[in-house]
Amino acid sequence: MTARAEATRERLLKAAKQLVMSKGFAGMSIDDVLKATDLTKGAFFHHFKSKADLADQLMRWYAESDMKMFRTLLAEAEAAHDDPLDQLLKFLTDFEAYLCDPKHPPRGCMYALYTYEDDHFENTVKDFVAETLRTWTAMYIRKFQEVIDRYPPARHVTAKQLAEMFVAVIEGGLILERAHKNPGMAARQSEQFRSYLELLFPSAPHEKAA
Amino acid sequence: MTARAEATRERLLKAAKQLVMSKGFAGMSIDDVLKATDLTKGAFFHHFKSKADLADQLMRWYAESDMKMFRTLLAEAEAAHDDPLDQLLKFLTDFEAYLCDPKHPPRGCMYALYTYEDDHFENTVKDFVAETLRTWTAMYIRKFQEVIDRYPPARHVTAKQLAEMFVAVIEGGLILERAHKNPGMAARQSEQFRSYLELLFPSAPHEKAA
DNA sequence: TTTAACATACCGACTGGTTGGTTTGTAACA
DNA sequence: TGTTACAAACCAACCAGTCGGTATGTTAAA
Repeated sequence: MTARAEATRERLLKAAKQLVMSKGFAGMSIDDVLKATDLTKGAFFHHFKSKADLADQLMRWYAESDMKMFRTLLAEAEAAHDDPLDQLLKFLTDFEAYLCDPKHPPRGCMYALYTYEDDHFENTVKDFVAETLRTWTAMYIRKFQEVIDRYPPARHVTAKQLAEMFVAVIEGGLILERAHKNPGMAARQSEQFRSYLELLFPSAPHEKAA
Repeated sequence: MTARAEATRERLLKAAKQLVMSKGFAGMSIDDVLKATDLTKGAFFHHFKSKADLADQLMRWYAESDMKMFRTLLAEAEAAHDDPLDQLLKFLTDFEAYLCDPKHPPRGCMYALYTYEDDHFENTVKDFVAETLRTWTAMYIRKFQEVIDRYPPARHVTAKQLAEMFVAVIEGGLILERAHKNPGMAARQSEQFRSYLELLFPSAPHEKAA
């Protein structure tokens, strides 16, 4: 694949992402993508063998950049602090900043979107979404486990419960954000989640810093 | 409208609800609905003047039964306890039971679904969804305010923040439930939320009962 | 009480536009 | 010169929506 071809592919994916985010996958036609990119059927079917293939590649493309972002944020947080809870809290605040950054306005989560259009996707795609969410959750589980191991939580709670709650809170926040056209709602959910964490781990250093 | 006509209308709405929940609105064709109901175009367009009109009526129909359920659960909780926090906690556990009840398997939330298909709906529909979510949230705000007024929260928190977090947590839980085909994940989110509440309001009677 | 007049509730063939997808052609590059 | 990367015309299937028709009431005048 030449550089020019790769650029064309990205143009298609980028336009498709935007369209999918606002109309859903079934609601977006291939012609929509072509109109948005000034390309033609020939170009589209050169890069994707079908619309279902676009769904697949789009999700993988999205997940890749998404996971990269999370891994970067987490790596930065781990570099900045020794304490696992400090790392986690920095990760959360950094993520909140990302959520509020108007530079990333295609608001919403494509996993959620695919999940709500279930029937249109092949099992391979659905499994990939589930798998990606699992990987994402697993990342947090590890970190939460470190925190729990070091600090006794004020109530019994498992790392998995906290990890899943964080994912849920963000997904839900993004829905509210869209429904109310009110950017920042997802970030505010993350804040509340941090508040929960601080109550759960009162003996941790963040209290002393305050 | 005769009883028979009303029955037909409900058949159409019910089938549409199920189909929308699994394929999204754009992904569902009118023919899909007709196949599911063994009715014809004539019947459909007698009851709905267009597919957009179906979207509108379907959402209103859904919201009505949805709100009725919530109001009932809340009224029962208020009848069972005097203390606002006890009422809230009972409401949450009852709601969790509802979420886990296999009798309600069209899992997911239609507000979320519509929200992720934005562009296909008229503003009246989108506004209605936002308005319904606001009403829903307002119900919780009132209750949380009563709790906050009576018990000093362990951390500064507003009723609105808690109300929105609960909605977010449920919406997010439903997404996870769908993605992982794991019923009960939404209920588990509600449990975690309760755990947060119990940390926030440690002076409340639920601790003494335990 | 019959029956004519009308309304409601539904049927199903049909239409024009849109859909995802194919095929053929061509320009540029390797 | 062969292959890649795209263009453009094309197609069958499907889409939402229309329309002429029928069957089943309901009302009310004769």
